[in-house]
Amino acid sequence: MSDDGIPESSESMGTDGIPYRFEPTATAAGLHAAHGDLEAGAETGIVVTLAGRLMLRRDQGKLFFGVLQDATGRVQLFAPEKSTPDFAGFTGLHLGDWVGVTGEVIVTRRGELSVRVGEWVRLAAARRPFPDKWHGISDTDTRYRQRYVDLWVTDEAREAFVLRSRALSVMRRWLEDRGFLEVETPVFHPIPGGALARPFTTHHNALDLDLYLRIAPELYLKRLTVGGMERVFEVARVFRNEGVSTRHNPEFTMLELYQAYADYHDIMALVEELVAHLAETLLGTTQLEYDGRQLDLSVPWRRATLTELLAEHAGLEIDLDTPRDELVRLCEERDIPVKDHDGPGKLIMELYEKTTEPELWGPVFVVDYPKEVSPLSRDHRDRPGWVERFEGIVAGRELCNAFTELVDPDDQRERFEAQEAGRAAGDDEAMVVDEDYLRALEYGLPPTGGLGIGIDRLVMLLTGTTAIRDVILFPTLRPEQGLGTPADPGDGGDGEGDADEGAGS
RNA sequence: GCGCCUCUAGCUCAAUUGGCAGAGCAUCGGACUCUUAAUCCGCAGGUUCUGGGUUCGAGUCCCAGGGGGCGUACCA
Repeated sequence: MSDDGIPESSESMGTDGIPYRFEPTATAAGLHAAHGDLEAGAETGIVVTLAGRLMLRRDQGKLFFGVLQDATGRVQLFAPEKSTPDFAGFTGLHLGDWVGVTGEVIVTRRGELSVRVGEWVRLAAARRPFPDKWHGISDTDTRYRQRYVDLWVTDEAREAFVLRSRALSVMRRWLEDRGFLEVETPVFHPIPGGALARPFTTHHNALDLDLYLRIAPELYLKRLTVGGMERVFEVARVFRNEGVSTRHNPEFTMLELYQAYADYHDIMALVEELVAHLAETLLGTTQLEYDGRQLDLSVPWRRATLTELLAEHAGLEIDLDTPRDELVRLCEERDIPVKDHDGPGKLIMELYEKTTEPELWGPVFVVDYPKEVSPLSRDHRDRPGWVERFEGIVAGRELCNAFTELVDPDDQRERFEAQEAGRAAGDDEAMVVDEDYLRALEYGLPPTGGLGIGIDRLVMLLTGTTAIRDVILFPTLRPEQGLGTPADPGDGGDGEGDADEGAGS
């Protein structure tokens, strides 16, 4: 390997003409940053090595212009016949081919920053033609299925995923700076818990055990708080067996965190500071425009109780002591179906979700929820029948759900049993009793504040996208027709054949 | 799940009331020493999503199925 990155030894060149490694010394964005102010016709004497895909080609006969795109952006390649090795081979490159180039940084007579091709090597052939160089891919389905193409031809897509990565990085740093420890808890749950949702099921052959993919990491994280990890968080992929939409993917990412000795007021402060910090760091401002509307994320966010908002937006002056008949009447007036076992708390929630939640834009913390619909939250210190729970509504969407955690094992058992009763009555999203979690609580959970933030929705906010599939690299889709499907992976024997060669090294 | 819309060349899109399936880009061949989605000439490229039906004749109309989008429901 020579200094300029072009392999010169046959040892490192494959028989197919493709080298085994390559070493770029510069990037497209780096060149523009370093040399963007040069005048037309400039020659720098600086030799750099770039790698990327050839995304545009302009063949002038004895002079060839190409546009090389790498992970950072695009830069022009300038290739005169008389100075370019194997000029015919170079001009024969296809759109989409990967190529490594070494040459001097220059500016053309027309003022375009370029690399004059000195040495070059093809790093991969694009056997399939790339999409229209101007229109790209318009079919969203193709974009999601062939993200490896989409990332090259749709700038906004690539930018959104770069921002997503940076957002997670900034978030982790911010939490670690505050003493939070990142942990990993099981994805396989023998008992689904921590949220109200339908789980996916799977099966472990050797243990002959039915398992659920987690719908939330909550109960495991609180076990860790019992275990003395005072501040923990997990960036958790969770799975819910529900429909897909512009706001829902069956697997999505939640940030959950638990802070010992904190209550939900502390968590509210944490959320608004974290989100404002992310916007400030990644976008340089807390004043966003989303879906054509303004959004001010600056601290502090408004705090209003659910009952206050019901009065404000729907004119409904109701509370848990409002006669049930009255609540039922209000629901029926609004075409909300009422079940026999629905208590006043459930009915108030239904009225809120129907009349008030769609009106909210935020950011606003909706504070204090009925105990009846909150099986893991601690009783409100002042309001009987209510719990210390809040949701953050931002850009009209639920961004987070948080509460002062329920710490009393006896109370928790009663809540679980109430959920079981609901399950018996036909609610297949209701929780089941988790005896081990109760045992953990019996060892003592200190006062704790907990939080779950939908990361995908947060990233949508930061990237200004309105479809969750635009922030998930490979969203859940039906398998493509006509590509062939693998043999049924289930029931594949007992695995003792040891035929797998994956996860090597 | 339900409702509405949609599917034509590798990509982006045309095709009159039902009347010979087309263009640009990409590919292939040719011209061109400062292009910027380069330009120009030429070749090739099709199960019009699938299967039925109506018709002398279907990309177009009807029925069923499939893929996708949007809305709605469940939900974060």
